Amino acid sequence: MERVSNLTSTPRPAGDRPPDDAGDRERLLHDLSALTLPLMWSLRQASMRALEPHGLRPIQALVLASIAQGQGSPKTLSEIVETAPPMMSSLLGDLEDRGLVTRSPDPEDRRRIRVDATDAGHALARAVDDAWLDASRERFADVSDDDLRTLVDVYTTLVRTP
Amino acid sequence: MERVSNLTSTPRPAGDRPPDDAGDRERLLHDLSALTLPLMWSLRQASMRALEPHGLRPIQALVLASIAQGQGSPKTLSEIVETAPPMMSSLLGDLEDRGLVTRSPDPEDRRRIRVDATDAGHALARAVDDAWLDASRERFADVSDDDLRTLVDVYTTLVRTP
DNA sequence: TATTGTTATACTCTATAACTATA
DNA sequence: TATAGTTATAGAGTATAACAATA
Repeated sequence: MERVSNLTSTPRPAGDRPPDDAGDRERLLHDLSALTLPLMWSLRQASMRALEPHGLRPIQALVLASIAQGQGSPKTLSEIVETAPPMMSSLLGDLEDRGLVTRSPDPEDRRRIRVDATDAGHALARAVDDAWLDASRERFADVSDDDLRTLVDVYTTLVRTP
Repeated sequence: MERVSNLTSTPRPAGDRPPDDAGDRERLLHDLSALTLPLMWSLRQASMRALEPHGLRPIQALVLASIAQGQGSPKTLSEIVETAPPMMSSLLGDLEDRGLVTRSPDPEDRRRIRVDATDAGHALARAVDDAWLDASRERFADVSDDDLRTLVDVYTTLVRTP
């Protein structure tokens, strides 16, 4: 269970030109950089597999989760997932058609739309959370508690400052 | 520079129902799970931004990198990026049209195709590596060396065993 | 005039099935 | 017959521009 913890040796990441004369940190960044794209892709594939039984794609799951947590308008949501407003409109239309969210005009500023999760939407968001947690449990089975904590700490700063 | 290192406090990840009665590891997994999907998405967006000047999408960059490292046939490549053979065929066609790779039948088994990177392909792969390394340098600016090493160690095991 | 959101359009990506060629 | 790869087709996802409504 502690297999990958606290190694000080340098693992060979992707097999291309190691910068021999670079500093320690620069070497780490190089290795990390080479691993990040494959990791992103494998995470994407894994998430699509985990979400498919629930009929959601990654971006839909992200949007639904944000709505379930109370994040409101289409504009806010499109900024969160870094996508253009028209796509958010179509995403929300899909979620609304499936009875997962509602759209209603904001009384204070009637240009603005309030988006809320329905009971079914909250239930699906929870189900997706559980499914993804199961996948994570399996994925990180060989990672030590200390390393998990480091990942949580680093990720927290990364998603906060994109 | 050591800002996010070795915290033992529990950061609040996404703001949904913390499992108070769960074990320590289970709580870590929950937090990590809640962060992983947003992280994947933000990595995807960042990679698209970094690759766009080079006219590549993430999957194209992954395939080109694999080819530049000597990974050979369409079948192998489609397994690496977890995609169906027809899509790899179309991807390789695009890369070939742009003069980045060549396709030639394998003399030993003429059903099999050898895919190789051209000089331009190798050059572009290097340029992409550099661009992505720059992005990583910025992204991880606030992460300590120790934490970087942990990330490299964990990622290495994760991409090896999907 | 500026902002929020939607509709319209075209383009790209991806998956499935049918087909060709070699073993 | 089984395998490697391509072509064909259809469907889903995404981006850009034009539009409608409110402030």
